[in-house]
Amino acid sequence: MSYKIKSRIWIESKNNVFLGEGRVHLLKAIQETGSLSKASKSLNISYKKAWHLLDSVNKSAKKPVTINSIGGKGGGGAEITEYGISLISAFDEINKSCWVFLDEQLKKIERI
Amino acid sequence: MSYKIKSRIWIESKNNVFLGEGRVHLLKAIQETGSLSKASKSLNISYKKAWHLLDSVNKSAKKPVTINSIGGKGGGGAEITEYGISLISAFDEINKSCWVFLDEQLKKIERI
DNA sequence: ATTCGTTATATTTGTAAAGATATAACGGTA
DNA sequence: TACCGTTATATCTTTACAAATATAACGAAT
Repeated sequence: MSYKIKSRIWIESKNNVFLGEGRVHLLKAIQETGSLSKASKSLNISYKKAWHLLDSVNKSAKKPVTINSIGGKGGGGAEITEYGISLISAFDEINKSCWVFLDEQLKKIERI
Repeated sequence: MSYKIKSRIWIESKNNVFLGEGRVHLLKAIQETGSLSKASKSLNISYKKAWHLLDSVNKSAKKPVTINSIGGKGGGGAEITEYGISLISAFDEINKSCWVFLDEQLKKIERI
């Protein structure tokens, strides 16, 4: 039976979590559904939790990651900015390359 | 204000956690104190939690990581094996190299 | 035989995170 | 104006996990 190495990475800004796997999942779901409430349903998390996650992302970000609108056609919605799209793909890249890196490093354990 | 990238790595065996930062901290404390109860006190965690952590390590490991003795001189104690010492240093190496790797990767976010 | 400080384990208690619920505000549309 | 589905927010409830507590078993030393 061989070992598996797992990881969890996140980015902090001023001691607050800015981006992590959960937040990136949420951003992707917003991108697909066009609204925070639909995104929360698709991820099976409460709206409240989703809202807090998104709020923390936008508060830590240097530029807006989503544009949220209240009222109007369809009641409103949330839209990912270009900046947000870039963040998602950069985070995914880092995460995937980290997995590759760690799989290689795991050999240090396996050869003991 | 710049970003910090953080990580948490762990090694699983058969869907159980084998080694992680908490478990490695515990092993180091056992190495220093010679007993599980003293180690748990030095880490400010309950004996119960420490015992479960150590138990999971030894159950997942291919060879014993500690030798635990009940009763006898001083009431007993726990001792790290040579194999355990090797695991600790290998894990630390992987963890540190992961930090270096991720700090470099963070530039992908910062230059957006 | 008694004492000692452990390991080992079960049971109870406390607490912080998650979830559920409720409601206000909003701004297009009809 | 009334309606709609959304964002935004507060408050209450639940629940999972951590912590505290209690106790048995152990074996060397005295």
